[in-house]
Amino acid sequence: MMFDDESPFRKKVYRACQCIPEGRVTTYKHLAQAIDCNSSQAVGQALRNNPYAPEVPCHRVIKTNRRLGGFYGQVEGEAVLKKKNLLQQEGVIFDNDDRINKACIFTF
DNA sequence: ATTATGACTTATT
DNA sequence: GAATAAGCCATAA
Repeated sequence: MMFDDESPFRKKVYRACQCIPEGRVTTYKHLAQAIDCNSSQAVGQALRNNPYAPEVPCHRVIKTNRRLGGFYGQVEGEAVLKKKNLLQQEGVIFDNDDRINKACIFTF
């Protein structure tokens, strides 16, 4: 995937995103740090309308508090359930408090 | 150039 | 725990 029409920032976000292995997740913050950006919010902004799903596995990016975060522009509802299902299919473990297990978190 | 808007995070109350 | 405010920074208008 070339991402040629995208801004340099978005290229970095998408490339970093593709480094997350199946069955693991990372956080908006870690991803931001990996691309030398100081705004996890800007990363969320770039993934908000990710044109390359699921080629770019943006469902593997979650919040720092180990909760899910958004999907397809939604912060709650069907889209978020789908995100959870995708992750569970890949083997990501959810704890009893509905947070993602620490062992599943991938760090760059 | 300026303003507004977030799939965020941290600190505070 | 919930709600608020402030900081962050790329985009779109």
